[in-house]
Amino acid sequence: MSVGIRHDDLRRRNRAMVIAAVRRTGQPSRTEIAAATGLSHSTISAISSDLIAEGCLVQVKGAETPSLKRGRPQIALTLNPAAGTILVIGLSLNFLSAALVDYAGNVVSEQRRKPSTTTLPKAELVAELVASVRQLIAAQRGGPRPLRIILAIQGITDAGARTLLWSPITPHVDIPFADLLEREFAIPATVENDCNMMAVALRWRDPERYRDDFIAILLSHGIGMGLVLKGELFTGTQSSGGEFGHMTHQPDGALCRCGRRGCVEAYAGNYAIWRNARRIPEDSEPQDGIEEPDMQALAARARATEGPERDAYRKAGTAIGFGLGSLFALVDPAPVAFVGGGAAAFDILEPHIRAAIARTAGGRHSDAISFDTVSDELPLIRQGCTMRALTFVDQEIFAPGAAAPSQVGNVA
Amino acid sequence: MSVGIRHDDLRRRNRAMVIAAVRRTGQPSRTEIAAATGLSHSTISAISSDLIAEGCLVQVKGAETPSLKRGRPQIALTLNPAAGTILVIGLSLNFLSAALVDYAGNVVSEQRRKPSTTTLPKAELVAELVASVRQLIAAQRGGPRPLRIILAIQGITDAGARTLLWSPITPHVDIPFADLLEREFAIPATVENDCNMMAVALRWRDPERYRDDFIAILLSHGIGMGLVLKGELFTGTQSSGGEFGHMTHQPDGALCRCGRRGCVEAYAGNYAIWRNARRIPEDSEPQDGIEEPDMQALAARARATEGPERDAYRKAGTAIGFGLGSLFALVDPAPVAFVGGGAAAFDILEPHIRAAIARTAGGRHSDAISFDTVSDELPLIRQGCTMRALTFVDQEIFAPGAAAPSQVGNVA
DNA sequence: CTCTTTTTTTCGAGCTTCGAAAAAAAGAGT
DNA sequence: ACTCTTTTTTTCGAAGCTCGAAAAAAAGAG
Repeated sequence: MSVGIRHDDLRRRNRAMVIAAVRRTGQPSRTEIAAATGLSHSTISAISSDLIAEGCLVQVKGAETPSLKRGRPQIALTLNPAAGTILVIGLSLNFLSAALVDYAGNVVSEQRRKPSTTTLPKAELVAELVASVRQLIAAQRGGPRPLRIILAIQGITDAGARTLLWSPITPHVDIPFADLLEREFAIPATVENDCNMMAVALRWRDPERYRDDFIAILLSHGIGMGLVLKGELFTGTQSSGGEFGHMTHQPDGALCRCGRRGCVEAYAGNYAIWRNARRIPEDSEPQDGIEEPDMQALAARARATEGPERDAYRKAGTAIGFGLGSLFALVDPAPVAFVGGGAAAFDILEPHIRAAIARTAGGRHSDAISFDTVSDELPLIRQGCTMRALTFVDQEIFAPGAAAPSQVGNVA
Repeated sequence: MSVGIRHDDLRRRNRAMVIAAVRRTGQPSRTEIAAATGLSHSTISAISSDLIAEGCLVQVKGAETPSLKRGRPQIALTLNPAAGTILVIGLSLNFLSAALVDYAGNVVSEQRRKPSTTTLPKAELVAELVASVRQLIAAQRGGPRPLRIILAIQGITDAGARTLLWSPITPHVDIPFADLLEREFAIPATVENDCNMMAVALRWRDPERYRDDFIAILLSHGIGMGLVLKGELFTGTQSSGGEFGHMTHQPDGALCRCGRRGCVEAYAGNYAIWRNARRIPEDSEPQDGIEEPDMQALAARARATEGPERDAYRKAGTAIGFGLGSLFALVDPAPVAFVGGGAAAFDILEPHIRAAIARTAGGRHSDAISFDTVSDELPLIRQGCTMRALTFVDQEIFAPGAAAPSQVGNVA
């Protein structure tokens, strides 16, 4: 059961609230923080002076604006970049990127590698990650130890964000990345689903549009989803969940990369569009290594003329639309951001998506559903990871309490 | 944004925690409450003596057990039945039940009516409810004013639980029941989806089995669902949500009562099973007024011999299974309770449900999914409503704070 | 009748937040 | 150059809450 609130939790939560307000706003004054949190000026003054003393926040000196208003000028507070660093790793098909990021979210240094994720043995895949991290740590020459490692992977992780349960980029299953990295570096680590991180990033990028309820859908070789409901990232009960691409569109239909039949992805993933456009039978094995230019050529032909390419995009849009319809039956319609290479062909997909949604129960308010596209997913994933890991640091290092399972001591 | 915690919130939340512990446990001692909440004995002592003084709790005098243990005997605390009453209303097809329930959850008096919900004009439907409530209030002859009205209806309500947006039991839409009842009686009211209340009740009835993640599915004329995820009742962002019955099973498939095609309900609702068993075309209008004995006869024939009845149940089970598979792709597998008349035929459905799930992505752990059946939904709905309304009273009357939008003053 | 055990209450200490007042730091006006 | 006004920030005392330790209460055991 949910447990009673003790007195010391109170300060902890309010400290976290203040840090969150600074992270969201950028350079707020104490007065602005008080307004945002609803706490009194005295409380904010006390908490922020503590946080400054601990090195979490710093006062911005150079008031670049000549303060048009009368009265004592506001002192802007901001996150102290030197308060700590984190390691952000992205692992996708045959591509590994790792970055050292400071407490304010700026990239300090970066690493890229191209391991063959599909063929490497499990141990060597892990070794690639470890080597990448080791180089980043070595490069900063005796700087402070990073406070956290975050790894985003295409695939399903467990609910605790510790293990990669299944991924299309490697044949191996149940890789306990978090434990492995923690054992190697003694730094708290988590493994996150890439699409969930896309959703987190959208919220930071455009909080007006993506606030409480929205959907991020990755259109790529496969189909992924990140879902935010009621202001919270939605995850499964045992896994990262939200496997939109593997909802069933056609019972016993086209063969999916997951081995089942009729999944949305088996119609809307790049390999599925390719398969349909080439008139390859729907039950034939999904093909790897379809490059982005191939897909662009396909889209161009679909735009130009009637034919199998256009049919393929129609089937893809229909599958996405029916999938969204079923999703909307459960959670109600919400704004959707289509991310990734497939978003470049969104103009072809959209009418079919909308037509399909209109034929489902979710279509009650189908005209009100807004779509948006973001072409490149990698920066989005990187940003989402960064913000998520920094939020962990905010809570566990600078507002520690019973709920913080951190192995790292307080910085103060 | 989420707002900072003020000092007075602290007592409010801990009071709510104590009341919740008593409501869950029944007759706990102060020591047991301290253990359950994690708060100190001193705090529990202070809070519970306040709550006793306010009339919320009472000490149980007659220690029926002769206390086998040594030491000062524990004093059991329990909810004071006289602390207040609530009104619980259930409205289903051509049937209206209303009950006056005391603060401990005991039914004080009851009312049943049989209005023709499908044909009554909107105003007269509301008038039936009002008359029912009026009689219950009159019957208690000057007793205290009920503290809350809760209404459970088959259909979709808004997220604020104030308006019935759509229901299969009446042609009218957007009936603001909560506002209408509040205007009439000046008692806070809410409108809830019946299946959500079933889920709430299951949690109270069997907290071992139905704790953090589970699904309640109503198999009746239509198909409904109540979903609990991570210990919270899951609702849509704009409506009561969880419209499992209207996820798409077969694009452009059988005609559903909602007017769309291919919904799970269009295969698994009583009318759909009937339609298929009678070999009536799938695109023909859903039929009303199929009685429970008719369905039992159908099930009996399906059990006895191969034929259209057995096919109909196979189609129903398959639709439910694929629906669950898509649901599990989003939220991960969880225990399922099948409720209502259709649960009596669960023995026929189960193999087809399991076979379909195994063909979906949700089937990863399909063997671990436990099913259970509850035949009668009405007591479940009643109990769920009761507990939900009483929980509101706990929070708003006896632990009031900024978050409580109650119009009723403190009882103390 | 006294001793032991367990539960409950009491009491002072230590936090935290809040409101009011004071202090600080600027621009506006003469 | 000086004072007045405005706004932000800090300081300080009051009030409230939870906690731990100790005391009080209420039973059974011997």
